[in-house]
This record gives sequence, C-alpha cells and structure tokens, in this order.
Amino acid sequence: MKQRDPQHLEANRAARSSLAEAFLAMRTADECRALLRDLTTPAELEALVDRWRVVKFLDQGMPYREIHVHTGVSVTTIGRVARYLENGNGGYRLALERIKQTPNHD
Amino acid sequence: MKQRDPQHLEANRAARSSLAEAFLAMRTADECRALLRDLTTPAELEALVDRWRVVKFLDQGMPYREIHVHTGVSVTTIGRVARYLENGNGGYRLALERIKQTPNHD
DNA sequence: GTTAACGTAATAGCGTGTTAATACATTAAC
DNA sequence: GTTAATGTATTAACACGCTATTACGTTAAC
Repeated sequence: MKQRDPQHLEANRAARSSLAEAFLAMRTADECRALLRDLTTPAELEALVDRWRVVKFLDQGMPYREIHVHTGVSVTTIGRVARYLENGNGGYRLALERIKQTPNHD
Repeated sequence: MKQRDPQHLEANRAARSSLAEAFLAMRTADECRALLRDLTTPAELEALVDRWRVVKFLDQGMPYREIHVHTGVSVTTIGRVARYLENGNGGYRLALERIKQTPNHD
C-alpha cells in the first residue's frame, strides 16, 4: 500500500505499542468511542463495529447466513472474521471472555 | 459503502458502544494489541498507527512536511489528521493528555 | 519587494476491504 | 437416496483511504 524504508518500519513497531497505550488510557466507553471516532473514518469504524458484532454472533454458534440476515454483513466477510476468531491473535477470544464476566453484557 | 436498512443502523449504534467496551476490557498493551490485530487488517492497523504517530508529532508543533519526512505519511493525510485533531471528537486530545501524565511516555 | 516556509486544496492512480452472486463439498434429516 | 443446511471458495464490481504531484494564498525573514 505504501513505500516504507526500514527506518520507518522500525519506528512503526514502537508506534504500535503507543497506539495500544492510547486505548489503555481511556477510562470510559465514551472516552473510548471518542478516540475511535478520531482514529478512524466513518467507513472504517463501521467495518470494525461490524466485525465485532459478527464475532459475538459467531461465539453464539449462529450460522453464517443467519448472521448475514441479522447484520447485513456479507457471508464472505463473516467467513474472514471467523478465521481471525479461530486462527487470529486471541484478542477476540480475550475480549469475549472479559465481556461475559461483566454484569450487564449483551 | 454498504446498503443498510434502519433496523441495522439502530443495531449498529449499540454495537459501537459494545466495541468500546471490548477495548475497555483490555488490561495490558499486549492485550490491546492482540485485539487490534484481530479487529483490523494489517493495512488498516498501519493506517491507524500512522495517524496516531502523526497526532503526536502535530502536538509537538512539527510542520507537515517534516512529519512527512519522519513518518512517510503523505502531507494530504497529515492535513486530514490535523483536522480531526482540531475539529474532531476530543479523543486525540484526551489520549495525548493521558499519555503525557504517564511516567514513561515517548 | 523577494524569497522561503507553511497550511491547504485538486487531481489522478493505486491498493484493498466489502458486497453480491454463484458454486461446491460436507454433513445432518427425513 | 434425497433434500436441505452449512462452511468455503471464486469472481466481478464498487467504495474509499492513501500517495504523489502540482499549485495556490498567507506569513515571516531578509
């Protein structure tokens, strides 16, 4: 997507941690939403939100085509999200577990 | 980008809060990174990381073209990030303040 | 007054994530 | 055995964020 020399690549690795720390610094859902809406374009945020919705439906064992009806997300994308959920980085699983432990989760 | 009926739009609004709560549930930078890498594609994550890097340089008062040299991000994108920083949702400002209060910030 | 630096804007091209449609192999139901 | 549901794969079309380039108006330096 973009040309980048090794110097920039190295700097970017450190920046990835920095971004994570920015999210960690948020204390409420409102604050987190504000950061998300500054960091992402509306289309991007919609994509992220869609994926997370799909993750929760997948976790419930809902079949792809039913998720599609519920969310409007294409079966193609749902399949990709499912792949991230199974062979990803564990972030989805972790978030799911934590949310379940929360008193009022959906 | 996508066709969506009102029912889906309404459901999506609630889902936006849910995504924020997912991030809130992360406790360490590693956990946060894992969630980010599951939620985003590599290209998207690079875009988010770039924006956040740019924000920090802008906050230091660095001129656009110098930021471009440091980061490889185009002046066009830098200008857009600057607009979000000034007329956005306050998420950038908030994250900047919080990070500055942290002992070892970059 | 000239010059240079700066933010900003306009354009074209490119990469890539999403959708829709179709199809296929597997599995379960009857 | 047939049928239907399911996950998966392929294709074409589209949306959109990013880059590079060029240019413009403003401001500060000299």
